[in-house]
Amino acid sequence: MAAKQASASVSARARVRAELTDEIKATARRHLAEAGAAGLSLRAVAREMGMASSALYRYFASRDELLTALIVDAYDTVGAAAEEAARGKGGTAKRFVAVATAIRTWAVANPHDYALVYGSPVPGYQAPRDTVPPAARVSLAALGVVADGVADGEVDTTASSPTPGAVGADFRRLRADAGLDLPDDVLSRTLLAWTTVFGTITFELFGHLHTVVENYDEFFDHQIRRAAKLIVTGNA
Amino acid sequence: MAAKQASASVSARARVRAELTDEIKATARRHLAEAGAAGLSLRAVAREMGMASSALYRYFASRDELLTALIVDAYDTVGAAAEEAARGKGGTAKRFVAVATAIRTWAVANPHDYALVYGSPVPGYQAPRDTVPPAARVSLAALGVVADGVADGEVDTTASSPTPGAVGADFRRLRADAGLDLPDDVLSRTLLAWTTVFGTITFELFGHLHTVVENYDEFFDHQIRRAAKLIVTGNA
DNA sequence: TGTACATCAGTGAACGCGCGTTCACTGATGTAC
DNA sequence: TGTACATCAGTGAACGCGCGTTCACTGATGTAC
Repeated sequence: MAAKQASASVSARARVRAELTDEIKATARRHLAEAGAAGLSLRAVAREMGMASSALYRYFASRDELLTALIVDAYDTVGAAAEEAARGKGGTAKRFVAVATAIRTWAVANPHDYALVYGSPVPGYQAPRDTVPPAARVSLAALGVVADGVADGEVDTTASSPTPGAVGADFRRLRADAGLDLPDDVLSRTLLAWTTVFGTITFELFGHLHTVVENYDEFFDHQIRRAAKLIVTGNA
Repeated sequence: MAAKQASASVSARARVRAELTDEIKATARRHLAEAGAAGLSLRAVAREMGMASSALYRYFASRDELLTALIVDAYDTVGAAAEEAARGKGGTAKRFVAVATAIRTWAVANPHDYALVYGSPVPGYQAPRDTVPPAARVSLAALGVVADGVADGEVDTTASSPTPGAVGADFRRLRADAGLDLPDDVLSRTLLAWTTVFGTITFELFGHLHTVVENYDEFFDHQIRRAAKLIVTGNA
């Protein structure tokens, strides 16, 4: 019983700690929206939470560590959304479009998280290794969809243009790292589509389509459908 | 003679003023690299130039005005590079690749200028109207190349997929604004390629290809050639 | 050409503000016997 | 079960620093007659 009580109180304290940690991150995320990553201020977060700024150091060893936590959370959130979309039914193109749409939906709903991870690097901040696996999730979800299409024989694997040697070497390493069997030409097409996904979202969120596009949903959908078709058939 | 002397001295003073203005901008650009746009500090710039911080107010009315000048310069520099590349000889694909390569060359040489204009928006900064025309130059250079290819009959104008109504409306407005006759399908393909250009450069400069690509020059060239082919023929 | 005046560039002090991080501390909560 | 002790969360003052912007001022340069 003593042990049970003890562990119950430990987890009570741990639960409060976890809750406060989440609240700090939530508050910090809100501040990100107003001041950007460079302007994220521990003191401002503490002020809003009604506690001394020094108290935050019980939760995060430094400003950069808080920033890292926000980055990891952002990658994990969009990664989970992409993975779930990838699990959907349908052919390669449909599933790729679903992944891309899930990314954009997240980005539009959380533009500051998107800017945090896919925008300009934060000056003076060096991302630690912990951010690498969460960052990879979203890409692996998309590559997995295409790899399924290749395994099914749905994706055209005939090469329309030869892959230069240096690029081929990079692609070989990527195949090995991801553990996926994607021919050079398919990989090249996938990366073409992939950079279109992020290029289009970035253009939309960072204001480069202000004078051009009005209906962003339809525009994105149209463009990404073509990109997906390009992956599968080699033409858009 | 009096008039001549007067105007000579006016321009002497004006010349010094222009030189100092340039030096302030150059110093600020260097600071951008270390602190980012959000961290750009008038006091730091003044300190490095060995003058009182208040003196900068003779040249720029505020920090934001200095930032605007840097943004306009960045857009004008990359815009001029793109325009020059567009003037080169060759077919549509070759000229499009030249434009894209000119943009990347500028971006790699000036990553902080690239981040300033194509990265995350600066929090609290609202770009004034003056930035719009310089910003448009680079896109118009690329669209011009494609429009030439359409006029020549080199670019395939058959539509492979119907353009949804809302997207068609956006495209009509874009055609009118740019004064270029580009069919919907060609415009869609061009924007696909265009977002790939910036998506690929952004991925490279912001570190999203760290674990993937080693030879960035060849990778970019290969991908952009395919994107250019896509514009011209409809398949990559 | 010489002189009185106006314009302009640059100074330095000041206002009011914000920041990250450290440290000795208090008081509450949890642990071990 | 009760008590002595250890751990932990949170405080508030302090260090040393930086920022944008304003303002009254000095002295040099340019203008007009």
